[in-house]
Amino acid sequence: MNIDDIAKLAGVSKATVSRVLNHRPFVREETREKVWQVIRDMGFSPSIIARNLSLKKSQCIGVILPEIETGFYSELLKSMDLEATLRGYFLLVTFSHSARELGWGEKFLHSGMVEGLIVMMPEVSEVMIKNLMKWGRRVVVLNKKFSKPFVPTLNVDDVDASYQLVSHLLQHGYETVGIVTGPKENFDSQERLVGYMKALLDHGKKFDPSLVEEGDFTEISGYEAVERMSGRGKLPRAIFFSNDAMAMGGIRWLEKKGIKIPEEVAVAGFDDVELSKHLRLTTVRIPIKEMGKIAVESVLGIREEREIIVKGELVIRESCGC
Amino acid sequence: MNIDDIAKLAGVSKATVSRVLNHRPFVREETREKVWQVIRDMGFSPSIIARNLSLKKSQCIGVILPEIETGFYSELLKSMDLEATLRGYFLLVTFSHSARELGWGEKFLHSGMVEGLIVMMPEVSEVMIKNLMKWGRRVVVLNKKFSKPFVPTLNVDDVDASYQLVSHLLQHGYETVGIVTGPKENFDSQERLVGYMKALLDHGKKFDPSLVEEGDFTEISGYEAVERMSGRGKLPRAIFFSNDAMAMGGIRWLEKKGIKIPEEVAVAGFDDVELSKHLRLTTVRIPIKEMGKIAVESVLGIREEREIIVKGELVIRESCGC
DNA sequence: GTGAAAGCGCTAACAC
DNA sequence: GTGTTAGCGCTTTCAC
Repeated sequence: MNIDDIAKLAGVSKATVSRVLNHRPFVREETREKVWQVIRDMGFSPSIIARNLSLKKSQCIGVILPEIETGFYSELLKSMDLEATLRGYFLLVTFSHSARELGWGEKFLHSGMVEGLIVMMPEVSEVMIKNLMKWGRRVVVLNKKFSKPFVPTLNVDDVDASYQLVSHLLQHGYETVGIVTGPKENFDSQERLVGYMKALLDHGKKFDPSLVEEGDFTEISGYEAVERMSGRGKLPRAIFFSNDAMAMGGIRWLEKKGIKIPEEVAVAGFDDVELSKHLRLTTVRIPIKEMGKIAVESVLGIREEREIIVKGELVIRESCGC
Repeated sequence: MNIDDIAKLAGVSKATVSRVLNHRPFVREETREKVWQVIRDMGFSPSIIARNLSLKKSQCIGVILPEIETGFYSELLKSMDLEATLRGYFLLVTFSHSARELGWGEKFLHSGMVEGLIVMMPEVSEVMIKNLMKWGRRVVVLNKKFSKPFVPTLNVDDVDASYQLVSHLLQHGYETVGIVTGPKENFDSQERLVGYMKALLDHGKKFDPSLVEEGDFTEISGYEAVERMSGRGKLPRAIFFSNDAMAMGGIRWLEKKGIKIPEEVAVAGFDDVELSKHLRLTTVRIPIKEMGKIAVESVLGIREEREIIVKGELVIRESCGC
């Protein structure tokens, strides 16, 4: 069953059926109604493939996902899906491994299967991106900073986000603010530490190494970090955990010791995961929904900026007592 | 640049170019070489869209992802990507929300954008699936059991997997084996508990409720569960945690108390996440790679079975002392 | 071996 | 308003 069959059954030409299908004007109301009737009766749905060939588009956006998954990228993918679907686009997804091994660039970009490509691979190199760009399609890179802006990128300002959060704590008047960092070698962790130090500096506090503990982003490590901090003397008046999971571990330890939050120790996290709302945890939210939307808009050429940086958003709840 | 241009440049007809592109026989070797030469020189890549229209296929498999993501589905998606790519297919991905709200069934299935659909939504209903099936494309449902097999499904045998694991511990001679379950209302958790009880029964042990603790699949909950277990008396000789995260929490607690693993308490988990290897944790692996492969084969009609059930795989490491 | 020509199912000028 | 027709870029049958 194709557009010709419908045309015959409705007693019109296929041009008219096409007009009706695409809600174009210049069709008499009664003709339109008759055509719809036949379309409904026949349960007809036009072939997207033929339509795409005719229009020379694919309605597909390619997405390359990183090999290792933290949940962050699933969320991002979800918000991209929402935006893409709203705009009538499909998401063609693959993982970086397949992308590299199996000539994704050639297969997808050059052959016209996708109109643009969103790349989410922290380990991507400038050369790889340039290789992908040579097919003449739009490419957008997420969560990766290059020294020169040769391709549109979209990043989160981690330094600013942790600066906002720690400043908030300091402005509230807390004398001592400790930090539980992620692994030393982790880039995000480093940026969050920088934001913390910058905030201290700007508020006339001096950096106290005894208020810094290293964790590994797991719940347990937050638990143990606070325990160590406490073992070294008095706990700081407020603790900034470099992610929510560690904050949760920290809260468990504090609660177990009967230490009141936020009356005795204020607590803040980073990420705003689902659970944080229930725990009333003050934290910073990465605007994932916004990022997905921006990525899609950017790959579709609706946005033109070279380097897009989104700010984290302070989420103030009871755990910081502010 | 299209197939006609290449044909002209190579001084042949487009039929010949098509034969060369598709590695068909009946082309003189020197003609073939000349055509390839032009294709390479021009950096030509045929339009997949046109090819698909001509062949009446789309080379796309649709995948519906669940709204909530546990990491399991990302892994599954990754293995499906691998298999699909190997078979020359693309994965068109969307999330259940978009799928429902925006008429995915009609848009994707009926319009011919995808040749089949893999559905991963734990909350999917029989009616929804039947609705999707009416477009005449193959549909495969993962991780969902229906009372009647009206659609091909692919599931993990959780009961069997935990049975295997607990049997292994019992066969090793451990007198008492405790369990830390997931949330009571969780279906997977229930199945794992059933496997545990079945193993006890088959090995002539009686079920001791004091050796059962409930967790919530988080690391901390495993930690606390063992603590509670210990508070109630002597710890069992071996503990089966219903997932690896809880096992890790349990291990942290035991190590902190200086209890030797596996000499004093043997430990086993479930899932075989990345970290488990490093911790030398005995566990059960869900064959995600195999599942992804099967799902793709099934949706492409390479497999015909109605109900596919895959078995978990015992991964024996040092933590169980066997 | 190779080429001409007829589709695949749709869109969009252009004519009426 | 509606129909005719020429593509979109490829595959494939059938002559030669």
